[in-house]
Amino acid sequence: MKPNIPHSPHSPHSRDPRLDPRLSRILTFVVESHVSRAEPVGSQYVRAAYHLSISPATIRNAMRELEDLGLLLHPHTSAGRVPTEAGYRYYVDHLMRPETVPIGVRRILDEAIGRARTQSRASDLAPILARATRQLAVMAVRSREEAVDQVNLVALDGGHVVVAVGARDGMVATDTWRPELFPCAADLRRAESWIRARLPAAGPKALDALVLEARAGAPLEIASFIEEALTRASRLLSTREEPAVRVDGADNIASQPEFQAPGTLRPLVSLLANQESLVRTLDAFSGESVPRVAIGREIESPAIRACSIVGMGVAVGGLRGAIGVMGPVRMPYRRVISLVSYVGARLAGA
Amino acid sequence: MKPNIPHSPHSPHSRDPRLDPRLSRILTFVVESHVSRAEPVGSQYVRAAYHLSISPATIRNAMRELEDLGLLLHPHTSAGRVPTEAGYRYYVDHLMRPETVPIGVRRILDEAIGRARTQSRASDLAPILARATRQLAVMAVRSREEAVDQVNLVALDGGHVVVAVGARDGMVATDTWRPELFPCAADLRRAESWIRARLPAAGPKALDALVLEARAGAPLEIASFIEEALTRASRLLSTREEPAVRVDGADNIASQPEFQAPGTLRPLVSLLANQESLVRTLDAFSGESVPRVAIGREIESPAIRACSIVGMGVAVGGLRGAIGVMGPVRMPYRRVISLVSYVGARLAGA
DNA sequence: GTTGGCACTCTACAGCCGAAAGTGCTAACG
DNA sequence: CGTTAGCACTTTCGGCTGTAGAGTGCCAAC
Repeated sequence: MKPNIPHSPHSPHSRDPRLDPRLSRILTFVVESHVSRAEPVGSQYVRAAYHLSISPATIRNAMRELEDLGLLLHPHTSAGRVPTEAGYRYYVDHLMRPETVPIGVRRILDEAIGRARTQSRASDLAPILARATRQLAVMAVRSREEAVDQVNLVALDGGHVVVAVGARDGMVATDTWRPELFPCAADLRRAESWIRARLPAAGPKALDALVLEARAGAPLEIASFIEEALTRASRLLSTREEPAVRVDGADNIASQPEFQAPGTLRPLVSLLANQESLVRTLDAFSGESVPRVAIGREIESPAIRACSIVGMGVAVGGLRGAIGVMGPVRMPYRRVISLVSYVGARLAGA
Repeated sequence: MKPNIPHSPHSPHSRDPRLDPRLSRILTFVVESHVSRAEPVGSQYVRAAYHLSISPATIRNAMRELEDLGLLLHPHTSAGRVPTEAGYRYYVDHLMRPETVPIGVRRILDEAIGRARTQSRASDLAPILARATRQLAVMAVRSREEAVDQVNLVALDGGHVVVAVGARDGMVATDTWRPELFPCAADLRRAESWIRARLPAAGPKALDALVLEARAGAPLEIASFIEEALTRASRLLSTREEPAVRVDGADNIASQPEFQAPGTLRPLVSLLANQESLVRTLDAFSGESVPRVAIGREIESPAIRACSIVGMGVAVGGLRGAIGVMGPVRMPYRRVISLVSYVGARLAGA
């Protein structure tokens, strides 16, 4: 009976036929009412809340059409309507008008962004963003995976050696260790030269290849030393390096009604404790230069299909990463998107 | 009616009058039954589970005495008994006999500890400990605040400078930056010598004092460079540096029955998201050389009074910190304590 | 100190009822 | 064809009741 339109939840800007203005208005009202009230919205309520001159019955007819299109849902016979994920998707793509960030909030954000910039402590933005959006905010930054520009080996007092890796964009990372056989100054220089001679060809991951080459072809007395140095250099640059991640605002969403039912908080707890998977989820957004919205099941991680994420990539100093705001699917997308967009633009821009 | 003994929950080894053997046995049984079953334990159950030859009525009499002493509690008339926090305290202090870590587990732990040692990645122990105890495990390490042994300044290609700080115990930390005015090789050596000449007197915090001295008394052309180097060196060693913290096993305790009631998980979520407070809580244990148990309200943090923590201080390589295992008050203290003790001893010992 | 017996108390669960909410449908209207 | 009014219908939710089950408290006796 219900002519379900083919909905493709994974393509954000699917080319569904546009709704006519009448249905658009009703869908907008239902979505926004439900976002703020957290309850199914009925025809009477919509009429009263938006001072409509049409009768509840008319609204019901429109709602029914939207339900047939898969954009609204009926929890049960005598409840109001609730947007489906497709409904939110349509709202985000076609109905929602961007919101401008209020000047007061903007000032707070600007100040925090300035501080993050100068101190290279981008992760401090998570709490700010969490407070502004009243959702869960995540900020993950990792070293840029750039072409290697230079490698230095330096001896310190006390038998330690520093390996410093410079990337083409100016970022420098160092690691220190104490080799079993401390190389003499000449050997140290030989090792450095050996590496440098082969470096121009070396892309970021090619350091690993160099390790093998060293094992095979480097002068015997310094081979294992070179190997150790390269392994550490590679680890410094590799993506596998744990990114600095900061999460804040978990209370904000834990107190939402969707997380009151027993058991619904569990996935969130797992996510928070296992920050690796959180970072992996957020990584999917790091390529975006403008906020992308993942609604419910559009999120890869199956653990949190009751949530939505608004995220985008950022770059601060020598670091790259992503910011994301997470909350229940019933999320104030207008506000969140505008805030993420604002912060993201400021972090990416000059 | 009930002659409540004065209970002092904050003094772990309070000198309560010892229980006679009969009551001791019953209390032990009740505690251990309740830990494993997560339900109030009745007289019948105790009798059957431990093959006692005494009758349920006798057990009830003993239970009643324990209740009068404040060690057991009645949820309601027709439920079994549950240990109070004082009851767990007495159990931990006087009744519980230490458990030896099974050889299989010990092997796994030894291997993980070895890896953590050599790679200075102590935080990787948290997942292991979480799996072994089936609770939430936290590991927080921060740089040791040690006497400074040496400071090196090294130029890299590309205008960068490395400052390496060595502590007396062998730990080395480095930082890199790109000074506005890149010093020539001679100036770099002069700066290094200037610092070294004043170092023997420098305690850990005295580096900050040296900064002031540099501003006032160092040769003009290298003063600001020295200042920057010392500031960074000081930051490397300072306790204010954010400790590396790793949490794992949140699922273990989130799935416990005490966290099924709606709302009970909320404090845990806040705690996990706000890791600073977790670290602060754990810090209280970093002075202990042997596991200390904090039961329920004995924990400072009011957010988690439904939990217990077993924690102790550790030292790995150049780092110091604490390990802690957290779970509901109804926790298998025997097993947890033995595991924390084992790992802690291995990390502290040679 | 221990035991058996028995009345007592309290919880948990299932079933039932009425109120409230909001729809679907139908027939009528401009 | 979109809109409207009216009304029957469905379903949830809270409160109430009754019953089964668990485990105790107490008493008298050993």
